[in-house]
Formats: sequence, structure tokens, C-alpha cells
Amino acid sequence: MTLSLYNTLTRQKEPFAPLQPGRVTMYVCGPTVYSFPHIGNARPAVVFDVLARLLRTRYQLTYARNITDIDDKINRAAAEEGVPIGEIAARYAKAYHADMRALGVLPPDIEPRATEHLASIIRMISGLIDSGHAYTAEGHVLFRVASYADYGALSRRDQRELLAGARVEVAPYKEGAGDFVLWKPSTPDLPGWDSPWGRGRPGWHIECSAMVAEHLGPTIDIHGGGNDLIFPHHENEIAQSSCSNGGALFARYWLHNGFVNVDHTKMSKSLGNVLLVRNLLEQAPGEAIRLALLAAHYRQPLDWTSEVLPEAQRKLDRLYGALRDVEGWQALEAGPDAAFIAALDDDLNTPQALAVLFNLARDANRSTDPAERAALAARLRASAVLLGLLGADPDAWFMTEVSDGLTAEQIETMLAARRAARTDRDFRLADQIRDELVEAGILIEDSAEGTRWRRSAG
RNA sequence: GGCUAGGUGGCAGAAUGGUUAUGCAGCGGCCUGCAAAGCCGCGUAUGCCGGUUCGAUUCCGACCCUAGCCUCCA
Repeated sequence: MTLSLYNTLTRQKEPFAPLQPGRVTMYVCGPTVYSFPHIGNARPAVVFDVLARLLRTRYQLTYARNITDIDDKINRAAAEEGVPIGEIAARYAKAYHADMRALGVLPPDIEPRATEHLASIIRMISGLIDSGHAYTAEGHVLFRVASYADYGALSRRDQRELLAGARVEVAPYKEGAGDFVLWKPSTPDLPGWDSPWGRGRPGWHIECSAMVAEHLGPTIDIHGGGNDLIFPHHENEIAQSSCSNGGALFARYWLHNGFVNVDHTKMSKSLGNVLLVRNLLEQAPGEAIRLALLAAHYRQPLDWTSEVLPEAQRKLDRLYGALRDVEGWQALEAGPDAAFIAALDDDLNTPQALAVLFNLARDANRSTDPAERAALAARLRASAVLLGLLGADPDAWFMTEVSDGLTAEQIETMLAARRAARTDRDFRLADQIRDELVEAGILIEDSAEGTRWRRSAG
């Protein structure tokens, strides 16, 4: 029962062991709060939430996920609306929290913001200048990539090739083409903070380095984020942090989630295919969105199509259906299934873990022994909760009213009429009522105990 | 051009040197007044070409194709 994780640094699965026995530090790159979160923002939040839940069963975890609230995209949004950047950041941070909560993402232990860490950022930059890893030029402070021999180790890029292959116009004040900004000057119309190098603002990469150092120390166990961040963001973080800490290893395990594509193409503003979480929440419960994100392995790309959400909802119908049909599991103390844990331990193989859940559901449905059924259902529930699923009451899951549909009261009235018709053996009328309900998105199920209803899955 | 992932049944998506999950969809059956749910059963897949091997979807090599990164991006 050992957790193994695929480490981008070594490109292999490695057994996980924390630096300090019993304690784990994890940092995940959070959102830049300049607009509403989209489904691609949600994937790392959900994936690392699952990892956090798993780690907490064994270790004392300190999980930090930052909010980037200093950024030129925020500046642009603020300028467009004519409001302070704080207003933009506050608005979208709030939206992020609301959306993530809807997806069942638990809050991290620490949620540092760049605006609250200017002192740390400035201190780190000063240190890098003092140690020769950074230099000032025309009001900027730049990191001297040539001063860090291991630059490129994470992204497997050769420094010389990077320089030779630079396709972007290189600013004339840079010593090396690959040098990146730690601090840049702000014009009077832009947000800025006073520093030894004049009024300006930090580069994106240094924000994360400073916040990691302040909250988690020089070496952390796990650093996560989207795989697009490998270069340059994480490569730069490593350079800054390692050089600030006398060459100490910055992060021991680097984890990167794959992208979410939409209808086989990349999601981008220019294509107009950005799927916002808040819009998806109008189509399906957050739990279905969460399951859809966990249905593929976190390192694989995930293609989001119109089929994904209804299918996820039907999967949850099946799992909740097993819980609903079994009695007495609520009172049982149960732990997660061993095969389920083994799947998660294998580099967070959530598709495999979900398969175990479906097996448990089938076994519970199949069994005729009430005690065994209850035990299986309890184990199903205890397992699923680690994924942040099946936390709701099964009846609540099935009988959530559709916002524009019939009320529960109206449905009950129709069911009563149908019951009367059936008693009279007037099946034509009974079936007619049932058809009306189906058209309203309500499915009914007759059993020896009576008739129950559920809304259909989109 | 460099780097990194992939190409598995109708769809989604795991795994594996020999028996190939799971879910959705489909088909047959049980149950039901009929359905639904559930259960039982069935069907169809490992891009292409070589190599290693008793045996490869799995390992190795070439090729084709797809996606991502190399520039802000989860």
C-alpha cells in the first residue's frame, strides 16, 4: 500500500515518501483571477483535491494553492472596466471559490495571494541580485539563466537550444535571450509597488517562488499544476527558488495534469469555445462535472464533448441507485475498498478506482443477503467519498427538482392519480400519466414497496 | 525544427508478454399489467510495417496520424 506518483522531473513513477516522516507539503498553482473559471481551471483543482484527500488519510498535509492577483491580464481587465485591480481580483476569486465548492473541492490549508507577499518577493529578488543570479537593466530585474546550470532540467530543454531557437523578439537589455523578468517597472497608470528598483510589479514566476518559500519552506514534497506550466513557469520557479536557497532542491515530486480540450480542439478565447464552470453547472450538478473530470487519468488529455456530462450523470445515477436500493449502510462503520485504494495509490488512477466503485455497486445490487448488501454499500460510500463523490443523500440526488420542471408536489399528485388508475386496472390512464411525467423529465419506478420517481439524466 | 504525450470495441476509458477492466449505448432473457430500476447472458477493439519471443495490443526499431509545449495560458 504505497503511493507512487509520476514525477515530471524524472519522467517515471516513483514511490512517494515525504521529506519529513509523517508530514507532507504540497503547492499547486491556482488561478489568475481575471475572469470566471473554466473547465480547464477546474481540472487541477479537482485532481489535486483528490490527492490531498488521499494524503490526509496518512499524513499531516499542508496544502497551499495560490491566487495570482498581480498580473497584466488583471490590469487589462481593470483598465477596461475602470476599476481598481483589487475589485477585479476580489470578484473573480469569489467566483472561483463558489465554483470550486460546487465541484466538491475542499479549500486548501493556505491560499496565499501575491498582493500579500510583496515583501517576500522583493526580499527574494534582492537575494538573487546579491548572489549574482539576477541583474538590473532599464528598471527591470532579470534572472540570469546562464547562472543556473540545471536550467531546463524539468522541461528537458537545452539552454543553448533555447537561446538559438528563441522565436520571440529579445528585449535589447537582456544579457541572455532566455533571461526572464523578476521585476518590471510600472508606468503611472499601472498598479505598482515601491521597491529598491523603483515603482513596479513582480513577474509572475517569482510570485509563486516567494509564496512557497514563505509558507512551505525551501524544499517541498509535491508541486502541481497544469502541464502547460512546465515551461516556462515551473522551470523558472525552480531556478529562482533553488538559487535563493543555496542550490537546495525545490520540489521533490512534480505533478502535471493534462489539458481539457473541447470537441477535439484546444479551448481558447479566440475560438470562443471556453467552457465556464458556472455555465456547465446550469447543465448538470457539480458532482457530475467532478466525475467527468475524474473519469480519465489526470495526466491524459480530456476531450470535453456534449456527451461527457450526461454520461457522467448516468454513471452517478447507477452508483447512487445502489445506495438507494440498499438499507442500513448508513449506520455501518466502513473503510474504503482495498482495490480502490490500490488504484489511487497507482499514480491516482481514478478511472480504475471508479471501476472498483461500479463493481461494488453491482455486487451490492446482486447480493440477496441484507447484511452483505449493507456492508458493500457502506464500503462503496466510504471509497467514493475519497474522490469527493456520493456525498449526497441518494434520494436527494434522484429527486432534485429541475428548476423549470414540475414541483415535487405536482409529481406526487400525478402519481396518486396513477395509483388510483392502476388500482382500477385502468392501465391506459395510468400509462398516459406516466408518459406525461416522462415528457416532463420524470421517470417512475414501480416496486413492491410502491412507486418512486426520479428526474432523468439529461 | 526541438521537446513531450498519445493512437484500445459504436462512444468514453483502464490494464496487460499468454485469460483484455469499467461505464454508456446495442441485443437476448428474468422481473413487471406494460415499463423503469436491478439482475443474468451476448456481441464488436488494441494505427501500419518489421524485429525479439513458444507467444506481443503490451518490449525494441522504422513509418503514418493526432494533440500539447517551445509565446500569456490550468
